[in-house]
Amino acid sequence: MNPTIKDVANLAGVHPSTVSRVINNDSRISEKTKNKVLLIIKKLGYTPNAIARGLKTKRTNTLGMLIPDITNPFFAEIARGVEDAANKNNFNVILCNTDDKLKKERTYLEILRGKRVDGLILGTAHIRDKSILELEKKKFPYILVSRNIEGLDKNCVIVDDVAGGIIVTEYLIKLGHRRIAHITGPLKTRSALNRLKGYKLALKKYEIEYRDELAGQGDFRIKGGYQVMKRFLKLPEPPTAIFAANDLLALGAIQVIQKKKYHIPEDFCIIGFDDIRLASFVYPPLTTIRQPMLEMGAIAVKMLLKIIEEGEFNQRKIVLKPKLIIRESCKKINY
Amino acid sequence: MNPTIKDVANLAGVHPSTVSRVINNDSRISEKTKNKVLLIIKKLGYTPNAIARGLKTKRTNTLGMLIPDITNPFFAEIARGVEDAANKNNFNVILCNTDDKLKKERTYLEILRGKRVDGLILGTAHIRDKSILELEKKKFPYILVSRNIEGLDKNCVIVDDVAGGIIVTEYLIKLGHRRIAHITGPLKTRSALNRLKGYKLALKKYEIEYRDELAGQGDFRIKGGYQVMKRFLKLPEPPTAIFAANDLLALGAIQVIQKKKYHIPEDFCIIGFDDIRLASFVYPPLTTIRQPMLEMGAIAVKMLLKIIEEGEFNQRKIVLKPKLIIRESCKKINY
DNA sequence: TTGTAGGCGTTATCAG
DNA sequence: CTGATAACGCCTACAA
Repeated sequence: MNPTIKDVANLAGVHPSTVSRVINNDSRISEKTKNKVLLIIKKLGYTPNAIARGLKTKRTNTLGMLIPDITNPFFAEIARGVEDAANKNNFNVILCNTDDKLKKERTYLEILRGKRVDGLILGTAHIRDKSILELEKKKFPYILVSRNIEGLDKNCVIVDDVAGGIIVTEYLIKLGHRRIAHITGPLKTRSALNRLKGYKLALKKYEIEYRDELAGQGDFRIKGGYQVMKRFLKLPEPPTAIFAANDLLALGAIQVIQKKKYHIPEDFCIIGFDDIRLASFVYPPLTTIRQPMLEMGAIAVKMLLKIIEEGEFNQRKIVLKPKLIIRESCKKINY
Repeated sequence: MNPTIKDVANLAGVHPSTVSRVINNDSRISEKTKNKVLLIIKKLGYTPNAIARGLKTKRTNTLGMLIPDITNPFFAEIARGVEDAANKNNFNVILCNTDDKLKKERTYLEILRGKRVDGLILGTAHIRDKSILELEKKKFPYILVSRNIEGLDKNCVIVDDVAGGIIVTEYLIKLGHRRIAHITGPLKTRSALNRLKGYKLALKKYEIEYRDELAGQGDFRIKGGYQVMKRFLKLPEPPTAIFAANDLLALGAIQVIQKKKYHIPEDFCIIGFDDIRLASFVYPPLTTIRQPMLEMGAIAVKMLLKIIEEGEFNQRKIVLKPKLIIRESCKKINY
């Protein structure tokens, strides 16, 4: 059995409330009793019961974090950024993998609400209007990472996906490509939609016709990239370059290409998005758009704590700049 | 303010304890009042306060998980296995990155104890004798994953690292290699020590002398592999094959090798350990030892729950078989 | 089948 | 500077 504040009080010959005060560093308390109590605490190996404390104070110092899948290096980096920042501020984080399934998201939200987490980091896809609106109505602290919602210009930290899409596409165009394909993410996510939007805008700018058969919907995972690329290869006129909406999709595409004995960048050029750590280790090293994942996680927590601790419920929408990292998966094309 | 059990009781015209009973599915309760209460609960959007409940029941239905770094794909997979299994059993998990730092480990342990988690998944390095002994003494439920402790043959799930080391080394020997180097993990970890042990055993079996200059200590991360490999390359007689104690180390080694314009597997053969998902996407696709990470996480949780829910404090030591996955980073050597 | 009462371990408020 | 007391929201004998 764990010792309680009472045990400490008894042994120290003081009242429990006094012990509570030394634990919480109350100023008005004599050095003498303080030391006495501290000694007993150490001797007993006493640790305050955070559950009891939480019941009283209505704070748990824990955050909930919903992401699709911790196994996705993009979210693992974000999670690390989140956890580090939380830890530095005396918070813990509960990890929840939603697989972007609406039902799992809802269940987790319900459980976390029951556990009275102080705030939520949301990196999952479906969470939209309804759930967010509810959080808003209840004034429940939350921040979206790498996700934003149509018509909600606050409480989120993202990179400029449209700009990212433009940068990539424009880069490929300038290398001489005209048949540029795009493997999108799930089109229920805003980031996928925005990268697609950037892609289309760039095409338009250079007066290249957008073609439906050159845009295939993936799932932000290796498998999706594999499947979509397979379809591209079967086209009467396959693309010469592929813009994958994230690095994992790019890896899937690369896998098919190499399986069919084609070469990158000679036969196909390919660009990813995210710059996961392993992007530089695949073959060929992947040209991609860098997102500062660790930083995004840290910023999100900082904003969340502002809400929690200072009640500033409306945080700005933070939009970070994407950056093209040129490696070896693209080359100039010759006609 | 969240509604409480009292609010529900008042509106339903019953006593709080009755509400508590319907929440907890107490058998002896009339369908009628049950439905009445359920209706109000729904109407109010009432969620039981897990904190208050935990204070009373001394159960939190949350686990603590200590790992070095969620950004390491090996641990991300384990974490996913853990979280999935936990979730299926109505548990949540608090994520803690220790960076294998003793101090961080201690602090987390202390915090988690304060938060009264029901059990601990330990995948971090330092945790040894003292901390474990304390957990043992307090009968605090824990399971070690991918870590085991000298002289503690229980409560852990690992792969047979010695066997893994032997398999790798023997494979290289049979390909004709004689100068086989080993990039170890941090030698404070048992898994690193055991893989090294396997390496030495295999050398001995084939009467190849073990040479100190062909074994360098890494850190289980890319950087370590990079640094150690750099040293290997400067040797008067460099190795022809490298056994890296994990895939990340292998990636670091590959990076140096390619930077110096050498080729794999022509100039150097290389083998990793873990089979992280991206091992098949690096160039060349990495031959490695597969560890069933997801499964290990799931097994660990299963064992932990046995301890928590059935009090069977001493779980067996589970040793999984390692498996060599042959890809393209090795070839026969010709003299 | 339902109500009553007490307590889980803290902290906050009021006295002293 | 310290003690007493009540309350946080729920569960669980025990009583009815």
